[in-house]
Amino acid sequence: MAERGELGARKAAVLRAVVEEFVRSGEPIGSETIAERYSLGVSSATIRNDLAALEEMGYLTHPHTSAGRTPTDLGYRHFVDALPARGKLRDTQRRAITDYFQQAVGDLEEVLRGAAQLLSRLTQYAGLAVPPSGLEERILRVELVETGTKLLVLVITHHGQVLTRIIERPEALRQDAVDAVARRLTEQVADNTLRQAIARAKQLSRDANPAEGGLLAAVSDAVRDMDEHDDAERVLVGGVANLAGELAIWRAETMRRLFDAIEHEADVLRLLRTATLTGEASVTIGTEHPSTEEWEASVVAAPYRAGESLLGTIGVVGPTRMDYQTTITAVRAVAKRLSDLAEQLGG
Amino acid sequence: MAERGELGARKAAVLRAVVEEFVRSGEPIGSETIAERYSLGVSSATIRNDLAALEEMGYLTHPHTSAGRTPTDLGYRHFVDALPARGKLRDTQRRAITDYFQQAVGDLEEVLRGAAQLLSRLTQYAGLAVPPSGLEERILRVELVETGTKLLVLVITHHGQVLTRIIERPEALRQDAVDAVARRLTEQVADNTLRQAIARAKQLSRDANPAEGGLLAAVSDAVRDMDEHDDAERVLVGGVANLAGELAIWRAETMRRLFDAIEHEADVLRLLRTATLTGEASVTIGTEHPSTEEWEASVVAAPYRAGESLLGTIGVVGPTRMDYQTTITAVRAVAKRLSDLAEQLGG
DNA sequence: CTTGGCACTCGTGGTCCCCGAGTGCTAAAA
DNA sequence: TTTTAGCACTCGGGGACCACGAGTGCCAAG
Repeated sequence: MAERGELGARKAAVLRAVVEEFVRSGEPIGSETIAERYSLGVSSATIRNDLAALEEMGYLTHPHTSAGRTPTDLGYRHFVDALPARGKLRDTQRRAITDYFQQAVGDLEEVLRGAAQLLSRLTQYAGLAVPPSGLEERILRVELVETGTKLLVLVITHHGQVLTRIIERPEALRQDAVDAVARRLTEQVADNTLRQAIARAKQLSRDANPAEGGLLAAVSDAVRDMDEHDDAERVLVGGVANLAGELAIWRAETMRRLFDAIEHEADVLRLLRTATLTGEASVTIGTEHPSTEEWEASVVAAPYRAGESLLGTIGVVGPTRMDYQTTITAVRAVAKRLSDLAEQLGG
Repeated sequence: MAERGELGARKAAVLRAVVEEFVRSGEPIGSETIAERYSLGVSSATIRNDLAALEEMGYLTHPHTSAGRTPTDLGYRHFVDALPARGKLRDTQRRAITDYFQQAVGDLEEVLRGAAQLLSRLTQYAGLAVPPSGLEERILRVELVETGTKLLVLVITHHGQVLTRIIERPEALRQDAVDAVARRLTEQVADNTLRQAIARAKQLSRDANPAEGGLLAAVSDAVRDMDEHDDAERVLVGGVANLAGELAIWRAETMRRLFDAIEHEADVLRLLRTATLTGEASVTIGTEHPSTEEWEASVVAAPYRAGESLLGTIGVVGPTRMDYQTTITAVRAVAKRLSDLAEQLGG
């Protein structure tokens, strides 16, 4: 029995043992150790056979002949897939989450930043958060604020995001004229998405008188700019210090790459997106994805949403040798609370 | 001659040589090397004497007997103080700065974040930026925006900062009533600092009718909250990846501490503050400050300002073994451009 | 004060070797 | 067919040893 795919109960138990022990100790695990600590009712010799079989199947490796086994990415994968669907948080963790969301204030971005830090504290890895793509957010209001020789364009969305751009102030217009434009604009684009608003503003600028038309065109440009430097293109990070500790063991170059990726965001984004797409919590392990391969890391991510619409993603980056059970549960829990909050705002 | 403080021309030249070579190579420098590469017109033996003297005076150390010299923090200090006041940027750097500020858009915080990244690119270390303390910023406008079951409080300052809080929406008030409150509030607190605004809002809430009074009290609380979680308590960071590369050589624990400090901000803030206080560019080297001592790093910082008032600080963290000349010049240049920008906004 | 000469120091890197963890295999037992 | 005990074998890690050479400190002469 147990040829492809299905492993048979004991082999599965052995694999789980290797992963658990290795995650705890960081050192290759030998047959002896498993026999002692896990009551599998068989001798170390039997376990040795299983280990050899598991290695054959690609779930484990050997650093060198006379060392114990370590899980491969495939091994982790099997382990993760076999994890019970709903883990339970430790009390302290549960309380930390509740506390945070009870006293969370500030706009969505601030809350997300805090959530990233919360996750890093809960898991001891680095926390990530992707703000909703302003693009698909519905606009609540547009404001034009004069300051010095410039004009501040504020676009406020239903979920409490505030997008800002600075444009030159057209001298031709007096204060009240600018206010009038802002009001008109709000009426026109309220409840549109950013994408729609751009077109709408363009349209308006053609119909208006020259002076106001110029302003409207400028605002429309500013809004398009918000699109391009979309906030969703930014990943909020918390707890990098935790990684630094973990990473100390890793290679310097690996670390550089990882930090680079986190900062330049594009790679990380692509990863977190998968969670947003599926709508479920997702785990990416080491070589499973070209960019995690580069830095030998795993990413656990889950989307948060308001009602039906997926808003963004939060998650955690850590070493492949990660406590997946706890991490997944924590990420799920935080995503849940975020969703609740977003729901309240979006109403 | 040259007993205390003043070193005499050649000793100073030797010290400079050691610092320069060590910064370049990272390896202890011997008398031979200096004699070869710097035309001091004396033999290596003479330089050996100078080195011994400089060590005696505390400017240099010895990793071990048969190794070359490395600068002490005091040595770096002397070197930095002796640096020409105005260095010149390389063309590529100058252009990078000009380019960045030409296409800089978004609110001040976004610009600062970009500036931190710019600095990290220019120097290859990590860039830091402290946003202006909202506390002393003058308020331009207050907005109340309804979203779902909550109310968004926006405070917009003259320099384009947007502070946000979320409060419960009092059911008693209809849309136009909320707008009215916002308008009244703006009239009352415009041009006040945040600090003054808190008191003012409290005052208003006592005089108003019950329903509006409740709202005003809530807003006042929200504003006080902005004070406490003051944005100035946040340090924006860019280019940590660069440090990771540099730091690879350092100890793991050092690194953890450094990242921790950067994230928890308080320490870094205290450092950057000194620059804000003096109004001039400042350099803090290794053990000169309790927190840099911990992580064996140096910080170069300079304030940016609008007219007379100091707004905030930008700077760079790097290893003590840092290219001070270039770094200082770059930080100064960026601070200058930031000041220009802030001036335009603040007008 | 500078210089060449020279003995001395000491960390680095290479080689050798032992130790032990952990394996894989084989042959007997279940 | 699967499990088990026994055992030879492998190989990395760590200690001991050593030779090399960079760089010093000092001295005596210029």
